Amino acid sequence: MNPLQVFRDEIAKEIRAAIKTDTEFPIDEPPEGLGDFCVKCFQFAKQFRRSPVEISMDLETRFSNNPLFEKVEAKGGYLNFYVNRREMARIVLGTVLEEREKYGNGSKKGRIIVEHTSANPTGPLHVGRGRNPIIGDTLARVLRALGYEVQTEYYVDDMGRQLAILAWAYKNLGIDGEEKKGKKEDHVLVELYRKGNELFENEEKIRREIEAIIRQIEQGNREIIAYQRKIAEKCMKGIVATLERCNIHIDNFVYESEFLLDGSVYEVVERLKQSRHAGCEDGAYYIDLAPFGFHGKDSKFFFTRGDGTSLYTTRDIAYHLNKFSRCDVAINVLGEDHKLQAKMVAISLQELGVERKPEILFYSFVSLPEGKMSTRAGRVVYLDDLVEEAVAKAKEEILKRGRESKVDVDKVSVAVGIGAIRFNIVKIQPEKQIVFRWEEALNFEGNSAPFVQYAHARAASILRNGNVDIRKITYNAEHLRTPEEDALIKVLAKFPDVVDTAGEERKVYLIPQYLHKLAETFNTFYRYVPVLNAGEERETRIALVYATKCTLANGLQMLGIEALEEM
RNA sequence: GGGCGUAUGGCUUAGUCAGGAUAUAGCACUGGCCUCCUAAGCCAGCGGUCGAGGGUUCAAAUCCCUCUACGCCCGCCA
Repeated sequence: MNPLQVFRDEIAKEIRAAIKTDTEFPIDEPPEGLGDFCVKCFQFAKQFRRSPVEISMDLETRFSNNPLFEKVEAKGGYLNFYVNRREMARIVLGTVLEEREKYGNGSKKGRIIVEHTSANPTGPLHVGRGRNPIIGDTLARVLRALGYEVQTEYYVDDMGRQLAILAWAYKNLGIDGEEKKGKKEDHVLVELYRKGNELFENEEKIRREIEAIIRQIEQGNREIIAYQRKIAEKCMKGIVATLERCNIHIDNFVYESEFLLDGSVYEVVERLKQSRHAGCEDGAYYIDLAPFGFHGKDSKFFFTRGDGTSLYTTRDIAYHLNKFSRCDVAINVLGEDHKLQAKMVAISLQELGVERKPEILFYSFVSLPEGKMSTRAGRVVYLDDLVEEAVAKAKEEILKRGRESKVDVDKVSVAVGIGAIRFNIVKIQPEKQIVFRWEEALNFEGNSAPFVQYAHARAASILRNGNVDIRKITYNAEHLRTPEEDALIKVLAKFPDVVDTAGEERKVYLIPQYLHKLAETFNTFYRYVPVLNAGEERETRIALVYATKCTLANGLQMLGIEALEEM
């Protein structure tokens, strides 16, 4: 249940009755100190040809004896609602204590596939595209919390030139036994990939050799495709290990070659040829994009080569048709470099008479102060290295505080390190560009995961010290007397709204933002309001602490960050 | 040349789609708080012509137009 909805429903009901309308109007939150909800009467002024001030004063009288509100006040055309604190507290504590780890969850229906990461299997994941798995996984978690059946999916490109180069290098260059020692598969392979690339660029003979392999792949040579896939899977082992370490689980891996091998790409090709916007140039087929508003260089989308073989985007279309058969909503998390390609997929689907479109969440790259990351140039920060650094830094912080005798150092440092990375990445809107700086990535204060985890640990600590049996928590709203308690109740009440918006509008950054606010509010409460040493308020304050702990834990769960009992 | 995106205090950032009351936080900086449930914390202070210029409106960070800077893309690559 959503506690705020109780109040909003009441406001909406009364106002609709008063102004005799069925139309929806927004119920907002006023600036600090002006109440809990507000309705802007300007919007009604035109319709009734009366001043907003008059309207608001009229409406004010309608709420004069409403038990849900302490005070309803017309002010300069706004109608401000001050909720009844006791009522709010009763509803919030009642709801959270009943729903516990389900507080904030929903009961939405539908199958959603979130495709994310889908990085080329030619080396380790790096921070440049590191937002992809984190945003994707977080969105999947939020949507699951809302009740959807969610599958996460990684589309593995096992047909590209990059992998062909790697596979060639693997077969022909071999691996130095010494170098391999103790290294993850993806890190071993990326060295081969780099060497292969160098040869591909500089040695004519080798380039021709690899290009011949690529042609064979495109023509559907099963033996070679199987080999490519084997190499891709080798690399995927390393990538998956990195993801799992970050609490990111992928449900399905779909290999691009499958759509060539099962013939579905060629069905797509045949159907696209029938489009009235299809054309042919030297045997290569394309869709003319001019009717769709494209000008200049990119006004043709080629979906076959001159020799009739398919292209990456064509196979992506086949993949989407397949995906649509398995879900109601398909969400793809993609780098901003895929915008044009995604548009071409969308147009092609339309040309195929498919009504559906994938929903796309684009993110901008994480770059380094010295520029864009590049695997080939070796100018990268690998996600594995970032994780290692973060965990090491977390450990350092634990030792600095002398907590090593009280906590499981390894467990806590992993939870804090991984959490810090995830939180820092997901808290920023995906379309904003990020410049990677170690000191920011490893910041454990303020708006960060450790801040939230710390608040959770403090709440846990109170319950532990008080020997609280969480199955028998009771409360009495009359015992809430401090402004710190009121503030906490109010923030707790907002959680279901936040989760709903984060999921439905695909704005995952709302969750960390909210958790920071909740943790901060709790910390202030913690500082000024004694719990275990309180008198008759003790039970109710314990309930409030527990409700906060549940909410923090629920939010952290959605971020894939561990809620620690101690740190 | 064309397309898409971004621009808010020294740095990072919310609010922009659905215009409205004092523009949200964090970092940094200054000052204060551990005889009391974990100081990865709390309190106070400092700091903003919301990229520039026009327009619409009773009201613009938010809508419209023009421009600038930065990022990404524009291959019968992936």
